[in-house]
Amino acid sequence: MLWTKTFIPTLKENPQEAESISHKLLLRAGLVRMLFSGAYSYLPLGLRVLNNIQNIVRQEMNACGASELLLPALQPLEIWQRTGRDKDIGEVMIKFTDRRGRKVCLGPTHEEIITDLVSKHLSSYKQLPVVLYQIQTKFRDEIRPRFGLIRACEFIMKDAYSFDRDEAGLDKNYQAMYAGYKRIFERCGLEILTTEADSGMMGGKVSHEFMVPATDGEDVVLVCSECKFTKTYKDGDKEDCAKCGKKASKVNCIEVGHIFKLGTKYSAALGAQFLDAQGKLNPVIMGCYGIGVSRLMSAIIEQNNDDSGIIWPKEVAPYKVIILPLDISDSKIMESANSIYRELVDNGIEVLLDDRDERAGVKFKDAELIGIPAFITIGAKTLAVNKIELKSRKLRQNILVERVDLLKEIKAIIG
RNA sequence: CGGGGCGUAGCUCAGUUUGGCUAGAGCGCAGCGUUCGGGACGCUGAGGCCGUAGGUUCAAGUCCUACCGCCCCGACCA
Repeated sequence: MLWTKTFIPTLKENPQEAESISHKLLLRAGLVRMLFSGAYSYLPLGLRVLNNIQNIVRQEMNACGASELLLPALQPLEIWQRTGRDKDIGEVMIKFTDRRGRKVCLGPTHEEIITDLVSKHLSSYKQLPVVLYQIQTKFRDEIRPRFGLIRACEFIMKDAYSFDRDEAGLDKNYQAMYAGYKRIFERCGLEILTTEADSGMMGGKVSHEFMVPATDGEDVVLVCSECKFTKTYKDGDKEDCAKCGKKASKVNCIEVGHIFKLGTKYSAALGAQFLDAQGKLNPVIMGCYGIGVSRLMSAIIEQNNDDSGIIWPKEVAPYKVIILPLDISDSKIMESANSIYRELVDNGIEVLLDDRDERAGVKFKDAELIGIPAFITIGAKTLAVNKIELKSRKLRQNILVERVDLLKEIKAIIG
């Protein structure tokens, strides 16, 4: 992609509307723009990151044996009344009346919808287990949207649901998801803490949260100094370890994932039952597994930045390489830039060519701000010695390489 | 919803305390020239319903009232 052909509105200064690090960098690097508090447009660069995150999520969900589907965001309120959750969720649910007078809401989550769907096609234990997931926009009229994408009223979530014939099956799926989640966050370049957590309005008895330690995180996790046991911190809880009683320390975190053993809360309420081998009718046993996909983008930025901007982990980077021709009026420089560009494209490497008529400093600053993992700088200096200058955004190290070795050296940086 | 902060050019801000004549700067943008490996320099220029609506006053960006919007703290959550 050529810089002049896409839309990357970078900002030199921190916008007044942002306070947290990820919010500032999201705006400065031209990844998103706010429409109103809690609703954001994803610009080309931001969407590329989002797509990369979604691809990782898809690969790992598929590896867990889950199948992707897509449920409606538009939902009849009636289905929520059947589980009583219209009351639990209350004002957070965005509700309105359609032209037929039907009460409708925009889905804040999808347990009711998926359970209703599955209940209509479930009759035998032979159909179980089954795990379904989707990546979809959720709508929540949050009391206070915050920190840009971290708490938005419209956000993208991956939600998965497991259906089992017994507790043992649920345990197995739960463990598989737990492991899958760890791989997802690792591939996203994140250090995470996992904690035992309250199930809240989701119901069920067991739940775990996946927390990204970050100074701007709105949650607090207690980490035991001795046994490393972790627990979501709630006001009033003692500040020592629930397991060994030793002193625990507080760590600010962003919650990026939460998995629940739901049991039969939804299947019982919505009649999702099956006949077991003895011919007995049982409610299906469920689990649900969420990841805040758009929130993940913020969390990744929170953990991967420096004074100059974002440092994208390689798998989520919007482009893997940026080529910086320092003088676009110099035909030799542009020839070199274009030939490298073509070679990278031909090798399937996502590359951005900064073909703007800007001074070197501007290009360096923007390249660092938007956080592309590998820079190739092309100027008269390097051309004269017949070498290519390659820089790692993360290590902030320049190396001069032979043109024939370029591809190999780039792969060493971007994996 | 309660508490705090903010709202002036595309962006970041000064000016509001103590009302006064034609509303400013830097960056960005357009043109010309000089530059050209770390956000260059000079000159010229375009760009404002000072968040909105009322009010006070001879006079309001500045004072008063209401409303709107954004940010931060609290209840909520991926």
